[in-house]
Amino acid sequence: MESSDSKRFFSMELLGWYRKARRDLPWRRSRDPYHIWVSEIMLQQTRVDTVIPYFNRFVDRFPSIERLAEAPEEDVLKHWEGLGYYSRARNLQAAAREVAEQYGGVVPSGKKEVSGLKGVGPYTAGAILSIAYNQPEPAVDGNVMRVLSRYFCLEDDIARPSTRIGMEGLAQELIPEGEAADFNQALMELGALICTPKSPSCTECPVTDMCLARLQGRERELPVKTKAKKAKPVYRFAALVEGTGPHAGKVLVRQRSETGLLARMWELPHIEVSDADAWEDSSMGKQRLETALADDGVRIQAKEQIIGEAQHIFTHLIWNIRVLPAVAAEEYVADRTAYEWVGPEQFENYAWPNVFRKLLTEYFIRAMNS
DNA sequence: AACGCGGGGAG
DNA sequence: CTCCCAGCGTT
Repeated sequence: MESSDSKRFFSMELLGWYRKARRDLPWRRSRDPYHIWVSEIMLQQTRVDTVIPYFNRFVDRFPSIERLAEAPEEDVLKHWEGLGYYSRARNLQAAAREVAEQYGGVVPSGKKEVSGLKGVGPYTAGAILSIAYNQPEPAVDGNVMRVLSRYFCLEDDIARPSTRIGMEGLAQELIPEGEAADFNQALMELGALICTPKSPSCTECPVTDMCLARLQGRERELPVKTKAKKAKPVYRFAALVEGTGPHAGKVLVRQRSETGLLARMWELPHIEVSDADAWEDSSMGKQRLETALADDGVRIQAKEQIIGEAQHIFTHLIWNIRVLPAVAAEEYVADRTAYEWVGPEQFENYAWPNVFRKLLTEYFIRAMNS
């Protein structure tokens, strides 16, 4: 069998399958390039089911590029809360401002222009150009690499950038004339619904008859991907500083730095200790917390008692956090803008990483019941 | 090329 | 537990 026949079969069968099997997703209800763009950013490393409610809230609150461009950055971040990879939100708004100023508020349809937008890489550029503008550009993500690896029995390591480059060439060849939008989505839809990572549903697959991996019984061995290394545990103490007087019923929180991990999100003030042994010593935690906050101009008195514990898991890091109670000293000042008092009424106005949302919610509920 | 960056669902 | 998801930016 000629390879070109195999390719034609793949493209035609896949497209036919997609016309019937495509899911009704919010961003498929129009070809509004802005909606396509927002959805593609949200879908980076994030499942469809997770994205749907975020997408609906986001386009409801920011219905146009202009409205997104003019919104307060805090507001954008708030609508991203819980979705992860927060630089996506910051980059999306920066890019929206660029589109508003440079391109008259219209998502550009040129490859160079789209690729130049912040947060838009090779995959997202291809997705926007093909889905919104039906241009024959490949959009190669994890789904596509898995599908192509299996169908063509390709053993290249998909963790390597060079493999993605090669797949882009192949994926572009496969696009039927004038069908870029549906075909690219069909490829990803197959990867998401049928050609899944662990146990592909080959009996329901429209291209199973010519899938080389399937014919060799090797579909579960592909794609080849080198492993990432294990996440490293770190240990931290957080202070739950209860306010008094004008701050009664409130808790002291602070905003994280402009860049890096969880940029600009809010947290309980906390410090990192050297290892698991140090984490067992809450009297040291108390001392370290008081000293560290004093360095920030915040005078507090902590206790050794542990009133909360939580874990936050990142790809590369695991935070283990123990919470110690504290009160602000008489001469508490802290004119640092990073620190604020927050009560249950203001809680939802701040963007929290899940771990601090959990700890604070627990605290406020306990406080309310006592 | 390697690493940092979140959170959640599936097996 | 592990894997991995409609990846990108930085170094």
